[in-house]
Amino acid sequence: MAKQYWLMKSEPHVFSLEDLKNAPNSTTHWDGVRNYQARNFMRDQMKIGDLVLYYHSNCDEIGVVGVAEVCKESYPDHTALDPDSHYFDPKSSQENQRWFMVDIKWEQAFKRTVTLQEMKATPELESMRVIQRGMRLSVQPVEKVHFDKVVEMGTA
DNA sequence: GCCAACGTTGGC
DNA sequence: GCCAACGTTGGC
Repeated sequence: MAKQYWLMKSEPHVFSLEDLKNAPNSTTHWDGVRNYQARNFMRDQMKIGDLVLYYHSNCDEIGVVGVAEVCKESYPDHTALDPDSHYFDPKSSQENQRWFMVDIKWEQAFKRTVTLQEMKATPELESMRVIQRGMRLSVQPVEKVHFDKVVEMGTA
């Protein structure tokens, strides 16, 4: 299958791109997703080698800050089974796993943040999901042309 | 901190 | 299966 492109949101005060870079092997498991659409993308479609726009939300400088790569395909999100976890879901169980995650690896940090504002103002990105009003999905597919454009803006 | 938009839950 | 109530997301 051809390489696919994604956008994943993270609150930088929880886990920033910098945190990803500094993690062991610059890799982390993307736990805590509790939305079915986002889960389905991770569980059913994400493949090793797919590239991810890393997006910072809920912060001073909102936007895409760099790129990560999918390095492990989906497997159960263990935090759903941990009663002490913020992400615990009593309806998930060992036998009937409800939530899944992938691993991603740091790939590059942009020279500068490609802000949401800027993306909204870029005609080529007009149909990008992330800039649509009320778009809350934290894992979403991105078209290659949009991916390339955002990378170009961030690295120019 | 506010609040609009959205997703989920649960009573009926 | 509808829909009101509630909780969450996330830009501002």
